[in-house]
Amino acid sequence: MQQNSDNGGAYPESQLRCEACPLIACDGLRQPPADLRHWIAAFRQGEARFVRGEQVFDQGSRPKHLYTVLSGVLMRTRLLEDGRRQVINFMFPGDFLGLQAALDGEMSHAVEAVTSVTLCVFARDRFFDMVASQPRLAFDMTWLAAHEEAALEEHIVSLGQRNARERMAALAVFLVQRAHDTGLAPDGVLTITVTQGQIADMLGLSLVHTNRTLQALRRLQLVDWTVNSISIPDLESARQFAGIDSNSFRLPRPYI
Amino acid sequence: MQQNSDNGGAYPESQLRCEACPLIACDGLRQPPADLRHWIAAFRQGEARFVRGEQVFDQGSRPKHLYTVLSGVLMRTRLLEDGRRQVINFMFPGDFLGLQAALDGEMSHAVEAVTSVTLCVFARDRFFDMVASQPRLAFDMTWLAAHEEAALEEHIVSLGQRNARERMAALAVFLVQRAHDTGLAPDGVLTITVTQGQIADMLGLSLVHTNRTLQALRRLQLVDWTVNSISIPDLESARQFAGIDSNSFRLPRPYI
DNA sequence: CGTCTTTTTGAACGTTCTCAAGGGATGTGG
DNA sequence: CCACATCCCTTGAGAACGTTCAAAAAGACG
Repeated sequence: MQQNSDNGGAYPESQLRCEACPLIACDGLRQPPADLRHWIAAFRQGEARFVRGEQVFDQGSRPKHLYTVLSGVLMRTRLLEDGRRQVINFMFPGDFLGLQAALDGEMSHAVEAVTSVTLCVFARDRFFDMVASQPRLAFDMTWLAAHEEAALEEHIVSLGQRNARERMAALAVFLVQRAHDTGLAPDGVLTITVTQGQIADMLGLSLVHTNRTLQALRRLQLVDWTVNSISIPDLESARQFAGIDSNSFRLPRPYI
Repeated sequence: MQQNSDNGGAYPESQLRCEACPLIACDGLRQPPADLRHWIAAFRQGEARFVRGEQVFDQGSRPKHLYTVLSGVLMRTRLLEDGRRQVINFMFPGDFLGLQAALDGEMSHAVEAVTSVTLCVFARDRFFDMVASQPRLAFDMTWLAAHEEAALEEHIVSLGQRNARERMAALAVFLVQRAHDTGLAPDGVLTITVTQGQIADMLGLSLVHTNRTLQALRRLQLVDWTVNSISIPDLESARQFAGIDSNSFRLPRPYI
C-alpha cells in the first residue's frame, strides 16, 4: 500500500553469519550442506526488514537486490492499468523473491509484505555467478521455480473450476498447510492479518461476495477466517469440500 | 483423449544429430553455443511423435522421459476427481516438458498433444547430471521455469479479473503472439485446431457461454476464432480490449 | 472525539450456468 | 449408398451465482 523502497529496509552491517540463519529451525525445509552454506554466505549482503503493507518490489521496477524470506509472509500482486489487481500467490519463509527479475531485469509483478518480514539480501548482478558456481544451488533454484509453478497451477484450477466457497476453502487450506510446513500454525490455526479486500483480490471475487462467502464457510464450520487468523477445525473435510487431491505428497523444500 | 503412452511414440535409433535440430530455424529462440549443443546431444535419446489427442504424460504417472518440443503445440491440463478439468497452459516449440516431474517423480498434471508433435527425448534419471554438468544449462532451465511461471501469472490475472470476452481475447493474443515468436502464424493468423470445449476448459467457462463469447468477439471484429484457425485483424486493439500491458518486452527464449 | 479503513447488510441487476434440443460434419458397418 | 453413431457447434430459456450500488455499523488510530 505504501511507497516503494528497493532500498527501504536498512542493511545493518551486521554480517550475521548464515550459521545463525533462522531457517535452520524450520522443520519443513531441507538444510543445505555445510559447504553450500558457506558459498551462500559469501554472496549474502545482509538483512532487510519491511513492515506490513510496505512494497518490497514495485511492478515494473528494476531491482538491485534479490531476497530469501527469513521470516514473515508476503504477497505477489499484479496490477492492471485500470486499477484492478490480482494477488498471484503468497510467499513464506524459505521462498526466493525476484527470480524472474533476476533474469529479465524488470519486475512483472509487485511484492508486498503481509506481515512484518525479514529478508536475506543478495545482489542481483551476482546472480549468474551464484548459480554458475554451484550446481546444487542452480538445482535448488530450479526446484523452487518449478514448485512455485505447481502452486500457481493449483491456483489456476481454483479460479477456473471452483465456485466461491470451494475457492476460499482451497485458499485457506493452502495457507494453513504452507504455514504449518514452515513452522507457523502448529495447531491448524494460522495467526495472520489478511483483509477481506486482499482475499477478494486473491480469489477474483467482489468484496461483498467475499464477505458473504466467508460467513457461509464459518456457518458450515469448514473455515473460520477472521481479521487476524485462519482456523480450520477439520483439515480433511475442508480439503474434501474444496476438492483438493490429498495424495499430493510434499517434499521438503530447499532454500538458498 | 486417448490412452496413455509414456513410451507410445517410437524412438527411432536415428541419432539425428542436434546439428539438424529444427529449432535452429526458429528466430524467436536463442541458440545455444556449439559446446553446449554437444553436451545436450550427449544426453539426447532420440525423437518421439504424438498425434493430436494423444497424452504425452498422464496425471499422476512417473515418467521415465523428459522432452523438449521440436514442433507442434501441446496442452498441460489438470483433472479434478469429479471430472472437471482445467487447461493450465499451452506449450510451443522450444518448451521443456516434465521439469516438475523430473524433480518430484510424479506428474501433477497431464500433457496432451493439440497438434501432431515431435519431441526430443531425454532420460529422467540423467536430469541431475545434465544440469550439474553445465551451469549454462541449469541457468536456461531456470529461465524457462521462471518464464513459464510468468505466463501462468498472466493466466491467473485473466481468470481472476477479466470477464469472458476479455479472457478470450487475452488468450487469443497470447496464442497468436507465442506462435508468431516460434515461427508459426507469420501473418497474425494461427492455423490450429482447438475445440470450443478446450477453450472452455482453458478459460473456466461453460461450453455454451464459450460459444456465445466466441461469436461476440467475431461480431466485434476483434478475434475470429474458428475450428481450425485463430485470426486477429488488429493485434493492438485486441490487446487493448483485453487489457494487456503491451510494454512487456519479450526476450529470446533459450532451449535445451 | 473525529477520521479513516474495514466489515456488514439489503436490494436490484447482470453475467454466466444449466438444462434441453436440434443441426452439421465425419466415420463405420451393413 | 444408406443407416447409425459420435462428436462438435449452435440456439433458447430459466435459474443460479456473483456484482454493483448504497448505506450503516464496527474497529483502528491519533
